[in-house]
Amino acid sequence: MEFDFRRIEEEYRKYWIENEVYTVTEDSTKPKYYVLDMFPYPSGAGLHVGHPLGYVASDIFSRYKRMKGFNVLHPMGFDAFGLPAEQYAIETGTHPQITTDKAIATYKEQLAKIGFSYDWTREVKTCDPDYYKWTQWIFLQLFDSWYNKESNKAEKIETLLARFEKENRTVDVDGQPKQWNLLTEDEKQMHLMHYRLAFQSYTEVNWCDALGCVLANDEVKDGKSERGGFPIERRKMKQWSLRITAYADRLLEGLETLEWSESMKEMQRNWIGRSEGALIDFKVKDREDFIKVFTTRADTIFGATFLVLSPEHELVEQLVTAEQKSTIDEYVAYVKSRSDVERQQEKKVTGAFTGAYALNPFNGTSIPIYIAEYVLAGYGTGAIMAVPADDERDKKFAEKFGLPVIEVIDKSMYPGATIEDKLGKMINSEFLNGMEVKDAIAKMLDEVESRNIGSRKVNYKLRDASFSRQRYWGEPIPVKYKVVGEPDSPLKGESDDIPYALSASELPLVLPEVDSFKPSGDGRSPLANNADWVAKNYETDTMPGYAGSSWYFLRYMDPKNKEAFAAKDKLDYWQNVDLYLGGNEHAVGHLLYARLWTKVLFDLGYLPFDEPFKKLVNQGMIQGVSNFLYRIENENKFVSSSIVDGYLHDEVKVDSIRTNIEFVDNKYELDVDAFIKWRPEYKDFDFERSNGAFHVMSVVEKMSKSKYNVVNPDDVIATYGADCFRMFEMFLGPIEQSKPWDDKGISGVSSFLRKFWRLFYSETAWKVTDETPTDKELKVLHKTIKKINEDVEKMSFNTSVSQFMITVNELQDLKCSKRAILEPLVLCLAPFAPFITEELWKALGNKGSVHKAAFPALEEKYLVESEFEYPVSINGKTRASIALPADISQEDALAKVMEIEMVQKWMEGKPVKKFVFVKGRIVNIVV
RNA sequence: ACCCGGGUGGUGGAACUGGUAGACACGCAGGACUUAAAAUCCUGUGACACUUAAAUGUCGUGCGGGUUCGAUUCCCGCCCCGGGUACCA
Repeated sequence: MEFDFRRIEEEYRKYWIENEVYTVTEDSTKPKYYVLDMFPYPSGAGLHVGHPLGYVASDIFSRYKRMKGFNVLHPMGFDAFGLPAEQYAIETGTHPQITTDKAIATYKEQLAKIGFSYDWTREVKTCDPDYYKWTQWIFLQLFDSWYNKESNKAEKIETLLARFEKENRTVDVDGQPKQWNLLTEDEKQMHLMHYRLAFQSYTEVNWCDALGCVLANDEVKDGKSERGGFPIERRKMKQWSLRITAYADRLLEGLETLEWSESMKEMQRNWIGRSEGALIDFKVKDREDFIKVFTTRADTIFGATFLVLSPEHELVEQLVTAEQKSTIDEYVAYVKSRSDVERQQEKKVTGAFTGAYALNPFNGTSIPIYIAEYVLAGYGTGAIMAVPADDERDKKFAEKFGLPVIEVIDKSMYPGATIEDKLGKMINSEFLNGMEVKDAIAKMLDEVESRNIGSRKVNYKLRDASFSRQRYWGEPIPVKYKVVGEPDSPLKGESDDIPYALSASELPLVLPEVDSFKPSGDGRSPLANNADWVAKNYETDTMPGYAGSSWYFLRYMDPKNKEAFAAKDKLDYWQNVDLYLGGNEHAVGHLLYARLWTKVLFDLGYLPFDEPFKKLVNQGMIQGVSNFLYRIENENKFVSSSIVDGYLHDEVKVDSIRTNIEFVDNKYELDVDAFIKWRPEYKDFDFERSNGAFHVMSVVEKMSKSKYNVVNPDDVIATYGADCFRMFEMFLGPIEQSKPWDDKGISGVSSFLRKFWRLFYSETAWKVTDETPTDKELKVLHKTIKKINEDVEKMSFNTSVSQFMITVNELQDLKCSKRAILEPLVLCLAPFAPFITEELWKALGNKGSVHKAAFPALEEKYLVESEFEYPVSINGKTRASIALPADISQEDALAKVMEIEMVQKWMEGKPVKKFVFVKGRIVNIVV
């Protein structure tokens, strides 16, 4: 009987749905396991073979865990708000909802074909009002909370209000001190904004004129928008932000508890960028001003020979002396003329002297004050004390401007230590002399504080996260403005309204219809085009893309709940995600925000855990293989790649023209007619072939529609079947590695599946027998069970597939078609190839789905070897081998080994100097 | 520049805690079956040397050193590739 995967796949897809095989409910008798894929943004292009790589891996793992007795939550949904659908809407007028629904339908159809075990009854879509009602609700919690540094957690804003009232605290209102109880309601609200976790403020944002939108820092690359590469300018706008900086330390500490790759943790650590140091005040000579600098190396202060301020520093204008004024103005103008890209690319040493001097707070030395663009306004205090002896950039600056260098650290006892290493003994540093750097730093921090010239300070690179988008296709921010119209409100700008949260009962605040999806143009979102919306004084900004994805893993636990984002008992049962699979491009965006939201909800008592994803695995990318034709430049001629070398000389220039990979077979031969049909402009070209064939050359690059190198899983499945597709994706290599899609190897997996099938069926009939298996056959089976167990646990799926191939080859050699061997094998293979195993499981006479059966138990007794074939080495080189009993003693082994003819030959009559015997491994004789 | 990965046959890749390097698969070559093709099956396949053959030897996991009876694995120095971050005081 033929292995008819088309019939089988169709039958069991239906069977699984009708019998709700993958529907999961809370079951307190079983341990839970939560396996999650990063949900996709459903793009109009559909899935290519790279997308399901992680999904296949997590599906195998989920199925395996289920068979091991776990109650597995394995859901899927869609990150459905976002820019591409909106861009498309702007261009075509099609409502993003329509585009999105269509794309989701395509995705679901494609996913179904691959045979995933998702519980689709738990599907979530972030653009669904029943879902984003709770995204909005969580926003209200953020708005209604502050971070209490004493308890080190978020608390309800009422606790802060109660404090202010009780203490009648004096607060700053427009630069004037004022007692809390004398403040107006509006002033109180304005002040609370400085504490709320979701807050509004005037911030410099990355304004992108082309997108009509503000972008988050991580959406900006090299001064251009990540999407589209449009220019970005800095602009002050009233924006919603999340106070993620309050959580910097906890986000950092939490990493220690997680099973994430070191590189992933490192990226988050770098992003948070914690550095411990001190703020130190330098008095300006002959003036009352102080310059505050941030330094991590207070110990080197005696080597500080100048200060450097950022050109934007507020004191620059006041400090500059009359004779230096023109120099400074010129330099500031120069810096302004340089784009961010230029500043990053060419790191020229530039700067200018202000003419002013500052006094070293420890010894009163007078040191010059410079400005330079290498000091950033946005980090620390925008001012540094420069120690050219112990900092590379300061050193270069000192060299260029002829400034003195005072050595303060003797590194002579640390050969090889670089200038960056915090190693050495202090010199020329008064009371620090002779101390180790580490001790000197600690001592100095104490001194700075006790002498009252500064304070300890922890600095972070992490900035608060912008939460406003001037976009249509996102969650409306559930806030209403009360028009107060006070002329001197602390929030100055085009509007002086005060935002008030909607009550939870008013949610969801449903995204209204608009006439145009274009931004209003004045910096507000398309919602400003809806008169009704504006009349109700609703916020016109919407939430950013990461809002819905920051908590979706919680909604899967209880997706239809109308009373809460998820019921407490369900949260208690499922807890956090045990295994999270996704691409590493979300290292600092999504993963950091999801951790933040989890911690806030935990602090407020809504969650029983404060880290969302215990274990994280990043699947690699599957790249595409693009194909190109060689074209002789300025001639209407293409040359087959196999003979192009003949043209590669100086007089002839060869160009490459991209072709769609559809027209190329797996021997890199181009279907010229199909190519010409696709690109008629080349129909009159000459195609120079070799031996009648026209070959193309190939390049590995990102798989993308625009590169015409996309392989659609639907096509692969139509040709080879879903089981084959799944196993081939795994067979390609380790899950975390990036690799090009190359379907040359797929025939190996395909023939494996047919070989497996033929253990059960001859050409005409069922051939499985009830004979008792031999020890040899049982050993093959249990060896397989053991290997699959080990491999799946460490997610080494490529080696699992190899093992299945080995097993089938061995059983074929043994001509084994015994039920006692094949039935457990079907179970082992079920997580990998869910269709064929379901069919064979039924054919073996079993009721119910194979995917609800238990994974076969390993019986070690079948694996015990009575003998081992030892390799015998002389002086470390393998020269012979000998079979010895497993329990042989070293002495007996030596005696046996010495009998071997080859051993005698290689020893050349020399005496045994040492005999190494590693049980079950190797024998080595040293002569 | 720094941080994290990685470098193994013609190709994708395998190798437990230091213990027979190259599993498994592709490709290639030869053979069987077939009118033929597909499918299937069998044999060989790291390089070099030697040999009629069986066999055998030398080299070989990016490069150079080291530790060890023994190194793809551990240590030191260097080269290259991929990813991330970047004038962060």
